[in-house]
Amino acid sequence: MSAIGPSTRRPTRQRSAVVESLGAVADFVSAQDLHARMRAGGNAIGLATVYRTLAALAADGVLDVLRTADGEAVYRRCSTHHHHHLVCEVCGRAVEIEVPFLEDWAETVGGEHGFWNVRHTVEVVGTCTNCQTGKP
Amino acid sequence: MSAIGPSTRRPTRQRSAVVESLGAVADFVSAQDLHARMRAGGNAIGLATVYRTLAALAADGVLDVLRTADGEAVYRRCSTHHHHHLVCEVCGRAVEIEVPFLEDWAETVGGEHGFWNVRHTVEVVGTCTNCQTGKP
DNA sequence: GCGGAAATGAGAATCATTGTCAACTCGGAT
DNA sequence: ATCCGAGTTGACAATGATTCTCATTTCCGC
Ligand SMILES: [Zn+2]
Ligand SMILES: [Zn+2]
Ligand SMILES: [Zn+2]
Ligand SMILES: [Zn+2]
Repeated sequence: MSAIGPSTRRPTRQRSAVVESLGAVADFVSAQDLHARMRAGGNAIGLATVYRTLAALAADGVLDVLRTADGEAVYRRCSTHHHHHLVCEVCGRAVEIEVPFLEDWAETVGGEHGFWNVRHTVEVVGTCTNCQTGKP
Repeated sequence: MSAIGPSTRRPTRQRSAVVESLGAVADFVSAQDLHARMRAGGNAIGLATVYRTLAALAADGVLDVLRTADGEAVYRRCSTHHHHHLVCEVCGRAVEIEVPFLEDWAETVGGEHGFWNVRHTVEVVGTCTNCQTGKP
């Protein structure tokens, strides 16, 4: 939650493998999914390690995290600057978007209500062009 | 997902009990939590029913749903008009807020990327005044 | 090289959520 | 009032993501 620095975090084979594997995926993947992909690609790594590593990377701000409708956490390597996502509900394709005015506004409205350390999440979801076809 | 109408939905003791119990809670509660409260209050109801009812009410737009950091779904009876929330990460206190400009913006940015049926979620989280005290 | 802290991994444990299915209840038609 | 069929319920089992445990291994500074 707070900005606790990664006081001690060692580079390991698994850690870089996770980062690299993430780079090979265009959209958001779950820990389970990534683990399966890595195993399939001959990359030996434990499931628990994938979970721990993804959580650590997300805590370090290297990854973006969001939750699917059924509560599953999904991760994606992202550009470093603060941004948000436009996600297709059908195929999961995601586009990075920005909401300039919101950044200040969130801070302001939080302050107005006496809140500190204000953060925000914004997700815009819909159906992308590719997924329009078979819809009544 | 799709806008399937509640073709047949019968009023039952349990359904109204859930709605009433929700009214007695100020902030967001999980299905588990609500079920426990109802049982404790001498209100006999099955856990599965609480889950089903909350999901149904949320689908009908009677409830607001959001997810805690660890992925648990929490519900709250809400005013009918579209709005968002400012939630305390520590105690869970929630305030309804509005983001007028965002509504149009979401629609617009979705359209620009070829997305249809665009919806959005916005959550602002922080630490409320009451929860500031014991913090370094 | 050594020692200890950090990291790993296999499996068990946790826990929210969903599925199952027989029994029950509501509402409309008879 | 009675009957019928679909919606609803609830106890319990099953699922599935995430976390925990702990013995073993790896990394880093000395
Ligand atoms: Zn799509
Ligand atoms: Zn932002
Ligand atoms: Zn608080
Ligand atoms: Zn809105």
